[in-house]
Amino acid sequence: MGTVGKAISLLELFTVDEPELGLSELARRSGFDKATTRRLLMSLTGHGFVEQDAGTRHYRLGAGLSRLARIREARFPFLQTAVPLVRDLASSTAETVHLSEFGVETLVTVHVEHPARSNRVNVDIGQLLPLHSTASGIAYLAFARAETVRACLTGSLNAFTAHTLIEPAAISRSIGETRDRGYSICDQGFEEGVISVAAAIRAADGFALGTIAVAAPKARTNAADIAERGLAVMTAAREISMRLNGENLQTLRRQA
Amino acid sequence: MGTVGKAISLLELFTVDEPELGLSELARRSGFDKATTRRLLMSLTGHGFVEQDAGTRHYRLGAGLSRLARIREARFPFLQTAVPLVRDLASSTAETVHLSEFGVETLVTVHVEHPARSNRVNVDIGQLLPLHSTASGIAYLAFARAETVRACLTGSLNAFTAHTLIEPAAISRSIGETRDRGYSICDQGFEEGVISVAAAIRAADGFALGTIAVAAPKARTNAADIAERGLAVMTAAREISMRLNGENLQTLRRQA
DNA sequence: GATATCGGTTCATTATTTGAACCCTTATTT
DNA sequence: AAATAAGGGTTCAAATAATGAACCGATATC
Repeated sequence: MGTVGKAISLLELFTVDEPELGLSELARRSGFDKATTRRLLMSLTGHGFVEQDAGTRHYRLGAGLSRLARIREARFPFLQTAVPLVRDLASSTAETVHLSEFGVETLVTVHVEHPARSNRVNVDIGQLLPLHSTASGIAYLAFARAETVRACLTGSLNAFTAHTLIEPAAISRSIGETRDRGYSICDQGFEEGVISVAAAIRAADGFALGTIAVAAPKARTNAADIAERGLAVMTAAREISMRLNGENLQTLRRQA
Repeated sequence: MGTVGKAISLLELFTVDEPELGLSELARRSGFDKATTRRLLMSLTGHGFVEQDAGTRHYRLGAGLSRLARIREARFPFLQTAVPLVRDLASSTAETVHLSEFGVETLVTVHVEHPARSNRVNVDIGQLLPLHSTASGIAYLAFARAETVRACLTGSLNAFTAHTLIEPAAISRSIGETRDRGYSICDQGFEEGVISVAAAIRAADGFALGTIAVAAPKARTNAADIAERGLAVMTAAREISMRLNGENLQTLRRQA
């Protein structure tokens, strides 16, 4: 791995649950020498990608990242566009709604709304979603480039629960159903006791660029809930896609 | 400069005005060799910090940045907290309101609301604000650590207009007045014909971490407007500070 | 008071980065 | 239609930057 990759992989050690880490901890988790880790951190702090707490000396993600992310948002207003619809969906379903964008080979969670109830599905911002075993992943694959689907199906397919589909044929079938239905259903494929529905948010070329999903405890979810939420995520995804692409439904026809 | 710094400085070439750049352009502006530039870009794309347009082959900032910025926001909800108040202030003043956070040695603009009128002050997201010659900068310095103020006053002080204060004594006086008054006033110190007021947003330790400012064409701004906006930014800044620090006004006392 | 952990630093060794020259393709010019 | 220029991308010997074991001082633990 190049030096740049190492620096970035340091950044990726920070999570919502552990947003501040010490030098030794970072060195341990990254596997880099302490001196190396520190030098990388110094480079990153010098450009505002990392900040150091004056008191604890721990490191955290810095303002420079916010700055660049805002510049990106200004050109490609994914969050700005989608978050209001995520909120609406969260309040109408009273379940966890999460928004993902396709990043490097997988979906990354960029926004989450949790319902104000104790028994709920928790999803963290920044969480990575496997393509083959989540509602979001299947919804994404249903409108992804053929090569992306192939890469996913030929890769190693982890079984996260006893219900996870890991045979390429089964996943393929699920993708096909999703394409016909307009939304995906994932019944405990990623986490025991959780059932989710998701729909793809599509770019002007018709290919998926992200997803919106509703995740709920299976215990309180019946078939009618699923159908209702499925239509709701589909509608929301379509609305987001249209707003992103200048209200033009025509451009959402799949090409190639 | 280390390799990591070079990679980051490539990222910093992207702006709101030019969010997509080609390889040669990036090499030219960064001063790096084309091969070097490309290798850095490949490292960055590999981690989702940069994306390449399949058609034009141009590069743009990637989803990985959004992801990390959101993780940062989850721990330190600066934008989430401040943006609603920025909106309120924008609608009540009908002038440009911008929010900045202190990054590497200077303030970076992280959010802007523009009024729906043609003659207005334009501020871009990502824009860097010099400390000595903007309302935001002075407001920040009024509640910054002594070393930060010293570093600013002993550095090179650019005169952006004929009105820019560049004598350390004059700037010091302006900082003192701001501290007493609660908000700063900058009369064409950064741009001809623009007058701004700003107030510092403060961390739990009492030191400034960012600012909120109103910028307007001087032609339509009188003394009463300034006083009114001054109070408004001050109120907004105080409210943001309190929300960030758990509603606890006491913790905002300056210490050390 | 001995031991462990942490943040941080040093410097000879090692591995990565570098860039001039190159290829290929796509306009633009003559 | 040939020639020229500009863009994206690649190669490999030479130059430079990254590396990590050992070390320091401080703080916390036993």
